[in-house]
Amino acid sequence: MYSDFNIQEFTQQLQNSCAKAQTKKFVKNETITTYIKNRNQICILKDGLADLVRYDINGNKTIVETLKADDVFGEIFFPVKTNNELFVVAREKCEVVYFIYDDILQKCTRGCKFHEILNSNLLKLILNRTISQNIRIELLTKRTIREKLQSYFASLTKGGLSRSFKIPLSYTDLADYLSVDRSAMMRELKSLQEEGFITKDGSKITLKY
Amino acid sequence: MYSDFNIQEFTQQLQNSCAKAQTKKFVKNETITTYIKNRNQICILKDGLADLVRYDINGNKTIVETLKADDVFGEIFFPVKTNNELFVVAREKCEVVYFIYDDILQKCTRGCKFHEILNSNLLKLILNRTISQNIRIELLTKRTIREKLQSYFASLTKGGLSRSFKIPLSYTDLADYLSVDRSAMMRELKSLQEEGFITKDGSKITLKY
DNA sequence: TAAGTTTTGTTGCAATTGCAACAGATTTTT
DNA sequence: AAAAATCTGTTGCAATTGCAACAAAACTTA
Repeated sequence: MYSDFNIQEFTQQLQNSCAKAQTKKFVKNETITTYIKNRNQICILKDGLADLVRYDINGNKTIVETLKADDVFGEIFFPVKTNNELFVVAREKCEVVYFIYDDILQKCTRGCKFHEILNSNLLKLILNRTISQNIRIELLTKRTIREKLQSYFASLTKGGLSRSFKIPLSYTDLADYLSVDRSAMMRELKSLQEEGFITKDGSKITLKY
Repeated sequence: MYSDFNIQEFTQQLQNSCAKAQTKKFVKNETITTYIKNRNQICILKDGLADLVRYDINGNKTIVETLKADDVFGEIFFPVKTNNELFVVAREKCEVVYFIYDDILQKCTRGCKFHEILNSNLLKLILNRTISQNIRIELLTKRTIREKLQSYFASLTKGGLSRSFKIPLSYTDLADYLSVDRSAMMRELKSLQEEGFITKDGSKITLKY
Protein backbone atom coordinates (compact mmCIF):
# COMPACT_ATOMS: atom_id res chain seq x y z
CA MET A 1 0.00 0.00 0.00
CA TYR A 2 1.38 3.37 -0.94
CA SER A 3 0.56 5.37 2.14
CA ASP A 4 3.56 7.71 1.97
CA PHE A 5 1.18 10.37 0.90
CA ASN A 6 0.48 13.74 2.47
CA ILE A 7 -2.86 15.14 1.45
CA GLN A 8 -2.13 18.57 2.91
CA GLU A 9 1.02 18.84 0.86
CA PHE A 10 -0.71 17.57 -2.24
CA THR A 11 -3.56 20.05 -1.86
CA GLN A 12 -1.07 22.86 -1.57
CA GLN A 13 0.71 21.62 -4.66
CA LEU A 14 -2.57 21.59 -6.48
CA GLN A 15 -3.35 25.13 -5.44
CA ASN A 16 0.09 26.37 -6.43
CA SER A 17 -0.13 24.69 -9.80
CA CYS A 18 -2.04 25.58 -12.89
CA ALA A 19 -4.77 23.17 -11.86
CA LYS A 20 -6.84 25.67 -9.92
CA ALA A 21 -8.00 23.31 -7.22
CA GLN A 22 -10.86 24.42 -5.01
CA THR A 23 -11.84 23.43 -1.51
CA LYS A 24 -15.38 23.19 -0.16
CA LYS A 25 -16.90 22.17 3.15
CA PHE A 26 -20.04 20.12 3.64
CA VAL A 27 -22.23 19.28 6.61
CA LYS A 28 -23.71 15.88 7.43
CA ASN A 29 -26.14 14.44 4.86
CA GLU A 30 -25.29 17.15 2.36
CA THR A 31 -24.86 16.06 -1.24
CA ILE A 32 -21.26 16.64 -2.25
CA THR A 33 -21.73 15.86 -5.90
CA THR A 34 -24.06 14.12 -8.34
CA TYR A 35 -22.74 12.14 -11.29
CA ILE A 36 -24.72 13.32 -14.27
CA LYS A 37 -22.49 15.19 -16.64
CA ASN A 38 -19.06 14.09 -17.74
CA ARG A 39 -17.13 16.97 -16.29
CA ASN A 40 -13.88 15.05 -15.80
CA GLN A 41 -13.88 16.28 -12.27
CA ILE A 42 -11.68 14.63 -9.70
CA CYS A 43 -12.48 15.11 -6.03
CA ILE A 44 -10.39 14.26 -3.02
CA LEU A 45 -11.92 13.83 0.39
CA LYS A 46 -9.57 15.89 2.51
CA ASP A 47 -11.39 15.19 5.74
CA GLY A 48 -14.49 13.36 6.95
CA LEU A 49 -16.53 10.38 5.73
CA ALA A 50 -18.82 10.12 2.74
CA ASP A 51 -20.72 7.51 0.71
CA LEU A 52 -21.10 7.02 -3.00
CA VAL A 53 -24.72 5.98 -3.29
CA ARG A 54 -26.90 4.64 -6.07
CA TYR A 55 -30.66 4.16 -6.21
CA ASP A 56 -32.04 1.81 -8.83
CA ILE A 57 -35.48 1.87 -10.49
CA ASN A 58 -36.98 -0.28 -7.72
CA GLY A 59 -35.78 2.13 -5.08
CA ASN A 60 -33.06 -0.18 -3.85
CA LYS A 61 -30.23 1.79 -2.35
CA THR A 62 -26.67 0.62 -2.83
CA ILE A 63 -23.66 2.08 -1.12
CA VAL A 64 -21.25 1.74 -4.02
CA GLU A 65 -18.28 3.02 -2.06
CA THR A 66 -17.51 4.24 1.40
CA LEU A 67 -15.07 7.14 1.31
CA LYS A 68 -12.66 8.27 3.99
CA ALA A 69 -9.95 10.94 4.16
CA ASP A 70 -7.55 10.83 1.19
CA ASP A 71 -9.93 8.86 -1.02
CA VAL A 72 -10.56 10.04 -4.56
CA PHE A 73 -13.87 10.11 -6.33
CA GLY A 74 -15.54 12.03 -9.12
CA GLU A 75 -17.35 11.70 -12.41
CA ILE A 76 -14.16 10.91 -14.24
CA PHE A 77 -14.34 7.38 -12.85
CA PHE A 78 -17.87 6.84 -14.15
CA PRO A 79 -17.87 8.27 -17.65
CA VAL A 80 -20.33 5.74 -19.03
CA LYS A 81 -23.91 6.83 -18.61
CA THR A 82 -25.64 4.52 -16.19
CA ASN A 83 -29.39 4.38 -15.87
CA ASN A 84 -29.14 5.14 -12.21
CA GLU A 85 -27.97 8.38 -10.72
CA LEU A 86 -25.02 8.37 -8.40
CA PHE A 87 -24.63 10.70 -5.44
CA VAL A 88 -21.82 11.36 -3.04
CA VAL A 89 -23.34 12.16 0.33
CA ALA A 90 -21.50 13.37 3.44
CA ARG A 91 -21.79 10.85 6.25
CA GLU A 92 -20.34 13.50 8.55
CA LYS A 93 -18.78 16.96 8.23
CA CYS A 94 -16.53 16.87 5.18
CA GLU A 95 -13.89 18.86 3.40
CA VAL A 96 -13.41 18.24 -0.29
CA VAL A 97 -10.78 19.38 -2.78
CA TYR A 98 -11.77 19.31 -6.40
CA PHE A 99 -10.20 20.07 -9.72
CA ILE A 100 -10.50 19.24 -13.39
CA TYR A 101 -8.42 16.37 -14.70
CA ASP A 102 -7.66 17.99 -18.03
CA ASP A 103 -6.07 20.94 -16.27
CA ILE A 104 -3.52 18.54 -14.85
CA LEU A 105 -2.99 16.37 -17.86
CA GLN A 106 -3.45 18.32 -21.03
CA LYS A 107 -2.22 21.71 -19.98
CA CYS A 108 1.30 22.70 -19.07
CA THR A 109 3.34 19.87 -20.52
CA ARG A 110 6.24 22.21 -19.85
CA GLY A 111 6.55 25.22 -17.63
CA CYS A 112 4.63 24.26 -14.51
CA LYS A 113 7.17 22.86 -12.14
CA PHE A 114 4.60 21.10 -9.99
CA HIS A 115 3.23 19.16 -12.89
CA GLU A 116 5.36 16.10 -12.51
CA ILE A 117 4.87 15.79 -8.76
CA LEU A 118 1.16 16.27 -9.19
CA ASN A 119 0.99 13.52 -11.73
CA SER A 120 2.86 11.06 -9.60
CA ASN A 121 0.80 11.93 -6.51
CA LEU A 122 -2.36 11.50 -8.49
CA LEU A 123 -1.07 8.13 -9.62
CA LYS A 124 -0.56 7.04 -6.02
CA LEU A 125 -4.02 8.24 -5.11
CA ILE A 126 -5.68 6.36 -7.92
CA LEU A 127 -3.59 3.29 -7.27
CA ASN A 128 -4.83 3.19 -3.69
CA ARG A 129 -8.30 3.53 -5.08
CA THR A 130 -8.03 0.56 -7.43
CA ILE A 131 -6.81 -1.48 -4.47
CA SER A 132 -9.94 -0.74 -2.46
CA GLN A 133 -12.05 -1.39 -5.52
CA ASN A 134 -10.49 -4.82 -5.79
CA ILE A 135 -11.28 -5.60 -2.18
CA ARG A 136 -14.84 -4.50 -2.86
CA ILE A 137 -15.06 -6.72 -5.94
CA GLU A 138 -13.75 -9.67 -3.95
CA LEU A 139 -16.48 -9.11 -1.37
CA LEU A 140 -19.23 -8.75 -3.96
CA THR A 141 -18.26 -11.93 -5.81
CA LYS A 142 -18.86 -13.95 -2.65
CA ARG A 143 -21.90 -16.13 -3.23
CA THR A 144 -23.65 -16.11 0.15
CA ILE A 145 -24.53 -13.43 2.71
CA ARG A 146 -22.49 -15.35 5.25
CA GLU A 147 -19.37 -15.21 3.08
CA LYS A 148 -19.93 -11.54 2.38
CA LEU A 149 -20.18 -10.78 6.08
CA GLN A 150 -17.06 -12.80 6.82
CA SER A 151 -15.20 -11.09 4.02
CA TYR A 152 -16.30 -7.70 5.32
CA PHE A 153 -15.37 -8.57 8.89
CA ALA A 154 -11.96 -9.76 7.71
CA SER A 155 -11.36 -6.36 6.11
CA LEU A 156 -12.02 -4.73 9.49
CA THR A 157 -9.52 -6.84 11.42
CA LYS A 158 -6.55 -5.03 9.89
CA GLY A 159 -4.68 -8.13 8.84
CA GLY A 160 -5.96 -10.37 11.62
CA LEU A 161 -4.58 -8.30 14.48
CA SER A 162 -7.84 -7.28 16.14
CA ARG A 163 -10.53 -9.93 16.48
CA SER A 164 -12.89 -7.34 17.92
CA PHE A 165 -14.13 -4.23 16.17
CA LYS A 166 -16.95 -1.77 15.84
CA ILE A 167 -18.85 -1.71 12.55
CA PRO A 168 -18.51 1.81 11.17
CA LEU A 169 -21.90 1.66 9.44
CA SER A 170 -25.43 1.12 10.66
CA TYR A 171 -26.74 -2.38 9.92
CA THR A 172 -29.14 -0.83 7.45
CA ASP A 173 -26.22 0.72 5.59
CA LEU A 174 -24.14 -2.42 5.88
CA ALA A 175 -26.84 -4.36 4.05
CA ASP A 176 -26.83 -1.71 1.32
CA TYR A 177 -23.06 -1.99 1.16
CA LEU A 178 -23.06 -5.79 0.89
CA SER A 179 -25.92 -5.44 -1.58
CA VAL A 180 -28.25 -7.82 0.27
CA ASP A 181 -31.59 -7.63 2.01
CA ARG A 182 -31.31 -6.24 5.52
CA SER A 183 -33.57 -8.75 7.22
CA ALA A 184 -31.79 -11.64 5.52
CA MET A 185 -28.50 -10.20 6.71
CA MET A 186 -29.77 -9.84 10.28
CA ARG A 187 -30.93 -13.46 10.15
CA GLU A 188 -27.50 -14.52 8.99
CA LEU A 189 -25.82 -12.51 11.76
CA LYS A 190 -28.03 -14.34 14.23
CA SER A 191 -27.03 -17.71 12.79
CA LEU A 192 -23.37 -16.76 13.00
CA GLN A 193 -23.89 -16.00 16.67
CA GLU A 194 -25.88 -19.15 17.36
CA GLU A 195 -23.26 -21.28 15.67
CA GLY A 196 -20.59 -19.62 17.78
CA PHE A 197 -18.65 -17.90 14.99
CA ILE A 198 -19.14 -14.40 16.33
CA THR A 199 -20.28 -12.44 19.35
CA LYS A 200 -22.36 -9.36 18.73
CA ASP A 201 -23.04 -6.49 21.09
CA GLY A 202 -24.72 -3.65 19.25
CA SER A 203 -22.32 -2.62 16.53
CA LYS A 204 -19.40 -4.37 18.21
CA ILE A 205 -18.47 -7.70 16.68
CA THR A 206 -15.96 -10.18 18.06
CA LEU A 207 -14.76 -13.05 15.92
CA LYS A 208 -14.44 -16.31 17.79
CA TYR A 209 -11.79 -18.91 16.86
CA MET B 1 -12.80 7.44 -21.70
CA TYR B 2 -9.16 8.19 -22.33
CA SER B 3 -8.52 6.07 -25.35
CA ASP B 4 -5.91 8.33 -26.93
CA PHE B 5 -3.37 5.79 -25.91
CA ASN B 6 -0.87 3.92 -28.04
CA ILE B 7 0.35 0.76 -26.37
CA GLN B 8 3.12 0.23 -28.93
CA GLU B 9 4.48 3.67 -28.26
CA PHE B 10 4.18 3.24 -24.53
CA THR B 11 6.00 -0.10 -24.59
CA GLN B 12 8.79 1.48 -26.53
CA GLN B 13 8.98 4.32 -24.04
CA LEU B 14 9.14 1.78 -21.24
CA GLN B 15 11.93 -0.08 -22.93
CA ASN B 16 13.88 3.10 -23.61
CA SER B 17 13.48 4.28 -20.04
CA CYS B 18 15.13 3.16 -16.88
CA ALA B 19 12.18 0.93 -16.11
CA LYS B 20 13.57 -2.14 -17.87
CA ALA B 21 10.27 -3.45 -19.16
CA GLN B 22 10.15 -6.99 -20.45
CA THR B 23 7.88 -8.66 -22.95
CA LYS B 24 6.73 -12.28 -22.85
CA LYS B 25 4.45 -14.41 -24.99
CA PHE B 26 1.96 -16.97 -23.74
CA VAL B 27 -0.14 -19.66 -25.39
CA LYS B 28 -3.76 -20.46 -24.67
CA ASN B 29 -4.53 -21.63 -21.11
CA GLU B 30 -1.04 -20.79 -19.94
CA THR B 31 -0.75 -19.10 -16.56
CA ILE B 32 0.63 -15.61 -17.07
CA THR B 33 1.10 -14.81 -13.40
CA THR B 34 0.02 -15.87 -9.93
CA TYR B 35 -0.63 -13.32 -7.19
CA ILE B 36 1.25 -14.60 -4.17
CA LYS B 37 4.10 -12.28 -3.36
CA ASN B 38 3.91 -8.52 -3.30
CA ARG B 39 6.34 -7.81 -6.06
CA ASN B 40 4.83 -4.48 -7.08
CA GLN B 41 4.74 -5.78 -10.57
CA ILE B 42 2.60 -4.08 -13.17
CA CYS B 43 1.66 -5.99 -16.30
CA ILE B 44 0.09 -4.72 -19.47
CA LEU B 45 -1.69 -7.01 -21.86
CA LYS B 46 -0.22 -5.93 -25.17
CA ASP B 47 -2.20 -8.37 -27.23
CA GLY B 48 -4.74 -11.15 -26.71
CA LEU B 49 -7.32 -11.99 -24.05
CA ALA B 50 -6.84 -13.20 -20.50
CA ASP B 51 -8.80 -13.77 -17.30
CA LEU B 52 -8.01 -12.95 -13.71
CA VAL B 53 -9.36 -16.00 -11.90
CA ARG B 54 -9.94 -16.89 -8.28
CA TYR B 55 -10.83 -20.24 -6.72
CA ASP B 56 -12.31 -20.20 -3.24
CA ILE B 57 -12.16 -22.93 -0.59
CA ASN B 58 -15.29 -24.62 -1.92
CA GLY B 59 -13.80 -24.83 -5.40
CA ASN B 60 -16.02 -22.09 -6.79
CA LYS B 61 -14.33 -20.37 -9.66
CA THR B 62 -14.77 -16.65 -10.14
CA ILE B 63 -13.59 -14.67 -13.11
CA VAL B 64 -12.58 -11.53 -11.25
CA GLU B 65 -11.68 -9.63 -14.39
CA THR B 66 -11.65 -10.19 -18.09
CA LEU B 67 -8.62 -8.59 -19.67
CA LYS B 68 -8.18 -7.39 -23.24
CA ALA B 69 -5.42 -5.56 -25.09
CA ASP B 70 -4.18 -2.45 -23.25
CA ASP B 71 -5.55 -3.56 -19.88
CA VAL B 72 -3.31 -3.43 -16.85
CA PHE B 73 -3.06 -6.02 -14.11
CA GLY B 74 -0.54 -7.23 -11.57
CA GLU B 75 0.05 -7.88 -7.91
CA ILE B 76 0.39 -4.21 -7.18
CA PHE B 77 -3.39 -3.92 -7.36
CA PHE B 78 -3.91 -6.73 -4.81
CA PRO B 79 -1.38 -6.06 -2.07
CA VAL B 80 -3.62 -7.36 0.70
CA LYS B 81 -3.21 -11.07 1.27
CA THR B 82 -6.40 -12.81 0.33
CA ASN B 83 -7.13 -16.36 1.40
CA ASN B 84 -7.65 -17.34 -2.18
CA GLU B 85 -5.01 -17.46 -4.82
CA LEU B 86 -5.43 -15.38 -7.91
CA PHE B 87 -4.23 -16.41 -11.35
CA VAL B 88 -4.08 -14.64 -14.65
CA VAL B 89 -4.70 -17.20 -17.38
CA ALA B 90 -4.41 -16.67 -21.12
CA ARG B 91 -7.76 -17.14 -22.84
CA GLU B 92 -5.91 -17.08 -26.13
CA LYS B 93 -2.39 -16.36 -27.39
CA CYS B 94 -1.11 -13.38 -25.41
CA GLU B 95 1.67 -10.89 -25.31
CA VAL B 96 2.44 -9.24 -21.99
CA VAL B 97 4.71 -6.35 -21.02
CA TYR B 98 5.76 -6.23 -17.43
CA PHE B 99 7.85 -4.00 -15.21
CA ILE B 100 8.30 -3.02 -11.59
CA TYR B 101 6.37 -0.02 -10.35
CA ASP B 102 9.13 1.26 -8.10
CA ASP B 103 11.48 1.53 -11.06
CA ILE B 104 9.10 4.06 -12.55
CA LEU B 105 8.20 5.94 -9.45
CA GLN B 106 11.10 5.98 -7.06
CA LYS B 107 14.02 6.00 -9.43
CA CYS B 108 15.08 8.77 -11.79
CA THR B 109 13.23 11.77 -10.42
CA ARG B 110 15.55 13.67 -12.73
CA GLY B 111 17.60 12.64 -15.70
CA CYS B 112 15.37 10.14 -17.45
CA LYS B 113 13.54 12.17 -20.06
CA PHE B 114 10.84 9.56 -20.59
CA HIS B 115 9.88 9.58 -16.96
CA GLU B 116 7.17 12.17 -17.12
CA ILE B 117 5.50 10.74 -20.22
CA LEU B 118 5.61 7.30 -18.67
CA ASN B 119 3.95 8.52 -15.55
CA SER B 120 1.18 10.23 -17.38
CA ASN B 121 0.62 7.23 -19.64
CA LEU B 122 0.49 4.96 -16.65
CA LEU B 123 -2.05 7.29 -15.12
CA LYS B 124 -4.25 7.02 -18.19
CA LEU B 125 -3.93 3.25 -18.13
CA ILE B 126 -4.91 2.96 -14.49
CA LEU B 127 -7.70 5.45 -14.94
CA ASN B 128 -9.20 3.30 -17.67
CA ARG B 129 -8.85 0.39 -15.31
CA THR B 130 -10.77 2.02 -12.48
CA ILE B 131 -13.51 2.81 -14.95
CA SER B 132 -13.94 -0.85 -15.87
CA GLN B 133 -13.77 -1.79 -12.22
CA ASN B 134 -16.66 0.56 -11.54
CA ILE B 135 -18.71 -1.00 -14.28
CA ARG B 136 -17.92 -4.40 -12.77
CA ILE B 137 -18.97 -3.21 -9.30
CA GLU B 138 -22.21 -1.84 -10.70
CA LEU B 139 -22.92 -5.24 -12.23
CA LEU B 140 -22.09 -7.16 -9.08
CA THR B 141 -24.27 -4.99 -6.86
CA LYS B 142 -27.32 -5.94 -8.91
CA ARG B 143 -29.54 -8.09 -6.74
CA THR B 144 -30.89 -10.65 -9.17
CA ILE B 145 -29.43 -12.84 -11.91
CA ARG B 146 -31.78 -11.21 -14.37
CA GLU B 147 -30.51 -7.74 -13.52
CA LYS B 148 -26.93 -8.93 -13.73
CA LEU B 149 -27.52 -10.39 -17.17
CA GLN B 150 -29.24 -7.22 -18.35
CA SER B 151 -26.43 -5.11 -16.96
CA TYR B 152 -23.86 -7.31 -18.69
CA PHE B 153 -25.76 -7.23 -21.97
CA ALA B 154 -26.01 -3.46 -21.74
CA SER B 155 -22.24 -3.25 -21.48
CA LEU B 156 -21.95 -5.21 -24.73
CA THR B 157 -24.22 -2.95 -26.74
CA LYS B 158 -21.62 -0.19 -26.89
CA GLY B 159 -23.90 2.57 -25.73
CA GLY B 160 -27.10 1.15 -27.18
CA LEU B 161 -25.94 1.13 -30.79
CA SER B 162 -25.99 -2.62 -31.42
CA ARG B 163 -28.95 -4.56 -30.09
CA SER B 164 -27.34 -7.78 -31.26
CA PHE B 165 -24.02 -9.17 -30.12
CA LYS B 166 -22.00 -12.29 -29.54
CA ILE B 167 -21.10 -13.13 -25.95
CA PRO B 168 -17.29 -13.28 -25.82
CA LEU B 169 -17.33 -15.92 -23.06
CA SER B 170 -18.73 -19.41 -22.79
CA TYR B 171 -21.90 -19.58 -20.72
CA THR B 172 -19.95 -21.49 -18.10
CA ASP B 173 -17.47 -18.63 -17.85
CA LEU B 174 -20.21 -16.01 -17.96
CA ALA B 175 -21.76 -17.55 -14.85
CA ASP B 176 -18.36 -17.40 -13.13
CA TYR B 177 -18.06 -13.78 -14.20
CA LEU B 178 -21.50 -12.80 -12.93
CA SER B 179 -20.73 -14.84 -9.83
CA VAL B 180 -23.87 -16.94 -10.01
CA ASP B 181 -24.76 -20.60 -10.48
CA ARG B 182 -24.61 -21.66 -14.10
CA SER B 183 -27.85 -23.66 -14.16
CA ALA B 184 -29.71 -20.82 -12.45
CA MET B 185 -28.32 -18.43 -15.04
CA MET B 186 -29.38 -20.71 -17.91
CA ARG B 187 -32.85 -20.91 -16.41
CA GLU B 188 -32.99 -17.12 -16.24
CA LEU B 189 -31.82 -16.82 -19.86
CA LYS B 190 -34.65 -19.15 -20.81
CA SER B 191 -37.17 -17.00 -18.94
CA LEU B 192 -35.85 -13.87 -20.63
CA GLN B 193 -36.47 -15.58 -23.98
CA GLU B 194 -39.91 -16.87 -23.04
CA GLU B 195 -40.95 -13.44 -21.84
CA GLY B 196 -39.76 -11.95 -25.10
CA PHE B 197 -36.95 -9.77 -23.76
CA ILE B 198 -34.22 -11.45 -25.77
CA THR B 199 -33.56 -13.83 -28.62
CA LYS B 200 -30.78 -16.31 -28.18
CA ASP B 201 -28.99 -18.30 -30.87
CA GLY B 202 -25.96 -20.02 -29.42
CA SER B 203 -23.77 -17.26 -28.09
CA LYS B 204 -25.57 -14.61 -30.12
CA ILE B 205 -28.02 -12.51 -28.14
CA THR B 206 -30.46 -9.99 -29.54
CA LEU B 207 -32.27 -7.59 -27.27
CA LYS B 208 -35.93 -7.13 -28.16
CA TYR B 209 -38.22 -4.21 -27.23
C1' DT C 1 -11.81 -40.10 -37.51
C1' DA C 2 -12.44 -41.81 -33.02
C1' DA C 3 -12.08 -41.05 -28.25
C1' DG C 4 -11.98 -37.93 -24.75
C1' DT C 5 -13.22 -33.60 -22.82
C1' DT C 6 -15.83 -29.58 -22.14
C1' DT C 7 -20.02 -26.99 -22.73
C1' DT C 8 -24.97 -26.55 -23.09
C1' DG C 9 -29.48 -27.27 -21.78
C1' DT C 10 -32.55 -29.15 -18.53
C1' DT C 11 -34.89 -30.67 -14.23
C1' DG C 12 -36.29 -31.77 -9.23
C1' DC C 13 -35.39 -30.49 -4.89
C1' DA C 14 -33.38 -28.05 -0.99
C1' DA C 15 -31.44 -23.97 0.82
C1' DT C 16 -30.98 -19.24 0.74
C1' DT C 17 -32.65 -14.83 0.07
C1' DG C 18 -35.97 -11.13 -0.50
C1' DC C 19 -40.36 -8.99 0.74
C1' DA C 20 -43.67 -7.22 3.81
C1' DA C 21 -44.84 -6.19 8.04
C1' DC C 22 -44.50 -4.94 12.78
C1' DA C 23 -42.97 -3.78 17.63
C1' DG C 24 -39.56 -1.95 20.37
C1' DA C 25 -35.27 0.71 20.86
C1' DT C 26 -32.59 4.48 19.70
C1' DT C 27 -31.60 8.83 17.73
C1' DT C 28 -32.83 13.31 15.92
C1' DT C 29 -35.64 17.23 15.52
C1' DT C 30 -38.92 20.47 17.17
C1' DA D 1 -39.48 16.92 26.98
C1' DA D 2 -42.40 15.36 23.40
C1' DA D 3 -42.89 14.12 18.77
C1' DA D 4 -41.01 12.38 14.68
C1' DA D 5 -37.92 9.74 12.32
C1' DT D 6 -34.77 6.10 11.82
C1' DC D 7 -32.74 1.78 13.11
C1' DT D 8 -32.86 -2.92 15.08
C1' DG D 9 -34.58 -7.30 15.62
C1' DT D 10 -37.84 -10.63 14.25
C1' DT D 11 -41.05 -13.61 11.63
C1' DG D 12 -43.98 -16.05 7.90
C1' DC D 13 -44.15 -16.71 3.36
C1' DA D 14 -42.93 -16.53 -1.49
C1' DA D 15 -39.50 -16.20 -4.93
C1' DT D 16 -35.03 -16.90 -6.32
C1' DT D 17 -30.94 -19.32 -6.39
C1' DG D 18 -27.75 -23.15 -5.75
C1' DC D 19 -26.78 -28.06 -5.97
C1' DA D 20 -26.63 -32.46 -8.09
C1' DA D 21 -27.26 -34.95 -11.79
C1' DC D 22 -27.70 -36.25 -16.51
C1' DA D 23 -28.08 -36.43 -21.70
C1' DA D 24 -27.00 -34.23 -25.87
C1' DA D 25 -24.12 -31.15 -28.46
C1' DA D 26 -19.84 -29.08 -29.54
C1' DC D 27 -15.20 -28.88 -29.36
C1' DT D 28 -10.19 -30.87 -28.73
C1' DT D 29 -6.76 -33.98 -28.95
C1' DA D 30 -4.61 -38.20 -30.08
